[in-house]
Amino acid sequence: MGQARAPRADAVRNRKKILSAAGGQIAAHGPDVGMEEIAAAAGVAVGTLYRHFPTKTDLVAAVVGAHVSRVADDAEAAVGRVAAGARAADELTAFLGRVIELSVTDRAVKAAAQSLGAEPGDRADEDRAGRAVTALISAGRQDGDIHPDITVNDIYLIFSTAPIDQPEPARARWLTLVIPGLTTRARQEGD
Amino acid sequence: MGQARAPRADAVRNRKKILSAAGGQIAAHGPDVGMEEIAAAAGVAVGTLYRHFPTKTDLVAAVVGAHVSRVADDAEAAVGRVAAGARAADELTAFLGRVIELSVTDRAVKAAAQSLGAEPGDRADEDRAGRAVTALISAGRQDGDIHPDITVNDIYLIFSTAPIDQPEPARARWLTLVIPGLTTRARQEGD
DNA sequence: CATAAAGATGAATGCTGATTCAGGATAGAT
DNA sequence: ATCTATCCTGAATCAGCATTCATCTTTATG
Repeated sequence: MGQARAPRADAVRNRKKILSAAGGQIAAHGPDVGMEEIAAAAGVAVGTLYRHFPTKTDLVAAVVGAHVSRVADDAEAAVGRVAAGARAADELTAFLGRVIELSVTDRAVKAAAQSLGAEPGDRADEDRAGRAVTALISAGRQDGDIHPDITVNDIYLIFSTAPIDQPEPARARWLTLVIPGLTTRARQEGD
Repeated sequence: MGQARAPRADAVRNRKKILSAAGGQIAAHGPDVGMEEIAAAAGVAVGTLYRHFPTKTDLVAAVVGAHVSRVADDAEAAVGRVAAGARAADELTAFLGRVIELSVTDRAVKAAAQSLGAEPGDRADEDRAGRAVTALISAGRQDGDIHPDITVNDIYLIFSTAPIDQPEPARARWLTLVIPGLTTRARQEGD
């Protein structure tokens, strides 16, 4: 196969602007924003969107992918902290809280993800996140803090239900209500 | 105000057919089914839908309302059972499970409800359900089974996050993970 | 610079789906 | 049986949106 010609500088620039604008628009108005609006936000014409992403689904997938990548980074950082002595259960809880906030910022990323069904996506990032969370779980289990039968899938399950549409007091409360199911301890009065 | 003329018999009949068909279609294909499809399922022309419900939103709202009414009935039945000696915490848990299944059957009712924002709806049924759940909670608290700071809102919050799109093993698992946050006991090995 | 290839533009197209409304059918009162 | 207020029908209208494409620009190569 012949070496693919290097992309032009402006094309690279535009691709970034589009990705960023799409992220912003989807965050602000949900995955149903029009392509025209995304294009406008990116300071580009619709046609350009299509040059970079053959279809709207592809664009949304790219945005979701970026989000997944960010989550993976966060999870790996948490693992690093545990290696450095932090308590795994605490890191996991904090991670959950952060991911929720991230998802709120990137509002509707969840909806967007769902609107894609089980599309490909950069499987690599998903795996990266999965491995990190698994590490967190087994470390927590070792400490006796995390319920022995909890798996990554449970974490995914819980996450996929986070109330990102709810206003803030609710999201924190939700986390409080959900954590006991993952740990070995019942909720205390002070929670 | 003059007494409103009684509606014609066929109009009453059609309204029922429409409501039922709309429920079925929404359950089967989500709240995005076309009005034409609902009309077809009801054996009626589109125009008729509009005679009964000025807008699609109104129709969906009516369907959601019916669902809420059913949930309220279920909750009241649970309260009755508690009065007859059943353990409140168990009834509450079972109720949660049933509502999830109900929501799965009436699939996308949740999505439909969300697509309405905080629309009016038959406030009466909502209150009815609220009162029943409150009764269940305080009874459970009395028994010392339900965490003292749990409120109806917590129940709503949890519910609004039920993973009704997930296939069955997941829904049951979710319930298992979520219950400990409501009760005073940590999860046991056998859960 | 001159030129070709790559990229950008945005009006036009096509589709989907809600909503309307002029005309035809019915229920039910007299 | 007649009559009219209700109710129904469904083709037509309208609007929103993704996607296309003929045409114009810009980049980068020699």
